[in-house]
Amino acid sequence: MRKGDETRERILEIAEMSVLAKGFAATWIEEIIAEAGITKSGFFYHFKDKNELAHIMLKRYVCANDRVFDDVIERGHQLSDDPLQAFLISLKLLAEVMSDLPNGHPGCLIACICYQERQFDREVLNLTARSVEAWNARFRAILDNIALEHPPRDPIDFDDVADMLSCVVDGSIIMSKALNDPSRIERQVMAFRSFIKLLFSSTPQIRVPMPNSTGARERSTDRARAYASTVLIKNSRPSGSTCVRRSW
Amino acid sequence: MRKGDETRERILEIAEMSVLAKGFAATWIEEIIAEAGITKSGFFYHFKDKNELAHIMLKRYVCANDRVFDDVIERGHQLSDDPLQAFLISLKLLAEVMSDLPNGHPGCLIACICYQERQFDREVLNLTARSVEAWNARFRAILDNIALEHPPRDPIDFDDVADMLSCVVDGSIIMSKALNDPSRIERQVMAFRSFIKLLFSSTPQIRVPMPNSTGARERSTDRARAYASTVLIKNSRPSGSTCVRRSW
DNA sequence: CCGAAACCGTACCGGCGGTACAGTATACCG
DNA sequence: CGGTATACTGTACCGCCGGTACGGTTTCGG
Repeated sequence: MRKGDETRERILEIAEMSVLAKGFAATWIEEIIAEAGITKSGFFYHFKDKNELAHIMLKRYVCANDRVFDDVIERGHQLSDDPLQAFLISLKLLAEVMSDLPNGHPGCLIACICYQERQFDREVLNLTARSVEAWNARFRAILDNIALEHPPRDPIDFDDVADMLSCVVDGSIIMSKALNDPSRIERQVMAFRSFIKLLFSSTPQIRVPMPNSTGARERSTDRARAYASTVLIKNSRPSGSTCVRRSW
Repeated sequence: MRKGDETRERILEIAEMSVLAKGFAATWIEEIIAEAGITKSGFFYHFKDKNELAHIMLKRYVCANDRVFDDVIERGHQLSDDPLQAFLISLKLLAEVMSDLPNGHPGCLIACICYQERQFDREVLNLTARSVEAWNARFRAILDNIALEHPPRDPIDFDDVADMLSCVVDGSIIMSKALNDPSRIERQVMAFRSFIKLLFSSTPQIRVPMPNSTGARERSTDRARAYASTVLIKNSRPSGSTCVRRSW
């Protein structure tokens, strides 16, 4: 029963990469099985049809994402007792994780499915909706916690601020794909972090602006990245579940 | 030559809606021609193949988006001489336009293409990249203009702030599709507006927060919407070009 | 040694993309 | 009035891929 799971996992990984790069309809089963080194019969032994493949693929993706959030948020809380500081740390860690991928971020399966929604059944679409809601609620709870100690500087609805993180990440993944520049994701998460900082910081920190900095974008986070990666990996789950791979 | 253009436009509109709802590969030509009331020969008379359809569709989309931005930014400048206020007005108008669609926002073609990139040729992908870059540069220029009169309260790179608008819009479109809630787009653009306000406002406006507002989201913009729509439409192009339909 | 799990091989159908090409209706233009 | 370009229609066909069916084979644990 172990060898079957391994093949299954290999199929899912190949299929997900293909779906994120070409779309669901354009992902041919024949291509998947060629890359996985199995036959068509082998494929249909594991998945009764393409729709079941999509369903299991999505579940796997959501699971992986949840674990990444668990890790990042947990590490934030370990490194600071202040809820604001903890969240800011978590966001930095998230930014690192998101851009710590060799060939750029492959894409968000939820977004991918949303742009091909008429190809999927209700079950799949409901799972995407419930996943997004769960993540939003999670961020919302964090913001509520922060507000108990740090009054916000703008009467904005926290639901919208919570939603914004998902939006920024999904949007930046698209931009990173469109411009072939993986660093956009990290930069956007950090921009959202600035928003959180501005929203909750009590001391107005008016620093020296950079009015005409048109020039090249510079990587300012190399040291921080090395640090954060160490911190994050240190406490991540031992191994076993291949579920923790990336987020979004 | 006029009747041909009309048919062509009808095909493009149907195809775009289908692509945004099902993806490119799953958009069958037979379905398009059935809905357009023509034959397969008629389709291939206008477009030599599916790839050419994609290319022209994308050009049309980018053109429509540019016009929406032109309108919104122009109206902002007409309504205030202060660059910050003008941009805040433009953002509010943009929020209105984005959510002023009967069946929710159909989706962003750029994002849709990015999630099916391996289906398209270099020409199409280059056009998406150049479009995104142009929009980012446009927002960046606006921010530079604002900073001349309003020093920012955080040393964040303006390129990232400019990128953020595109990211928030694209991300919120996905969320609106995933949750079947068109209002998310408007709310997210307004959240970005709050960020801009916080970033550039000189007088720290610490208002009464709403610490535990867990309850239902309320529509606070009905009056403003009616106003903004009027303002926007008033100065929009007379007609002719069916290009101005929606943004993103 | 038996039986379940995990495949392989082959054959086949149907749907869709795309090509080819001949024919037709309409409008404008000289 | 005739001709020519535009804007299609109609039919026929190929090839590829998704999906089904079903029988055979290997591997491995008990």
